[in-house]
Amino acid sequence: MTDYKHLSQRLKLMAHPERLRMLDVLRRNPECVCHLEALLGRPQPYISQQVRMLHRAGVLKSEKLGQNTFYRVSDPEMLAWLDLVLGAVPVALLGRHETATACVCPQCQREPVTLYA
Amino acid sequence: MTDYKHLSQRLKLMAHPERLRMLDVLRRNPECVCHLEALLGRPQPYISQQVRMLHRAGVLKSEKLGQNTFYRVSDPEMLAWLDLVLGAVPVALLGRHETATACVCPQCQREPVTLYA
DNA sequence: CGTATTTATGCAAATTTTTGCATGTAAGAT
DNA sequence: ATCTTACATGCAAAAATTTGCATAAATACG
Repeated sequence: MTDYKHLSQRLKLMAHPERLRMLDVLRRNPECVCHLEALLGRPQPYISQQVRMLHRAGVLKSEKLGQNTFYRVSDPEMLAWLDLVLGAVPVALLGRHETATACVCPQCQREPVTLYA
Repeated sequence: MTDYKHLSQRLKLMAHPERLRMLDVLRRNPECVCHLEALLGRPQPYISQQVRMLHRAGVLKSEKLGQNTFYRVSDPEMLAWLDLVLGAVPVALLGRHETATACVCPQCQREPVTLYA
């Protein structure tokens, strides 16, 4: 018995242009909210809300580093869906569990941080 | 450059419990509207509307047989997505391009029809 | 032709989602 | 302790989607 309602709820998380873009970023590297703010060009509360939806649904996991909270896609099912829909991430670019990208947002101009070393 | 807006629009078609259920039926066998009405337990105009959305988006193709219109999932991308999300259809059950199921709805009590022979 | 059967369409009400923004909070820096 | 910095939360307005239903259109059939 397939649970269509449950599946559709999870699919809806992905079926949103900004969240899809966010997931595409977060499946590559863990990023903090201010990065996402800069990368997606949206105000911080907006980013936090979308992140929260995904986090509460178990799609994202968070890791606090200094004053920043880094999020990444942790759900294997969602990762598989993203691979099919967006194309698999080239191994060379797969920074998951490795390092966060350098800080590109105007707020925090500092060095790249190593995560999950 | 990934077209997130376009992808999310297509994903939304699937991210709806009734449409997902409908797609799960129509990826196996072509079915007419009155079958779907019986299988999903929803009024005919409701079914027709959802079918129309999917048809206009190029996800379904239609084939008229007698007084019935049979719909099936024709879009390869959508079929691949459905395989991942719902699990692949066992080869034994893969009636696509083969035959329609016997008529199970109260309205039309008649024989199974061969399609795409 | 007239009638029945099957499917399509139009439209408004109801519901859900999205978005913007004001404000709250926690933790580190000075 | 106070002040930033980074992020979270609450809530209501706006927008999009869903749903129900009345009715229309199309086609087969007698």
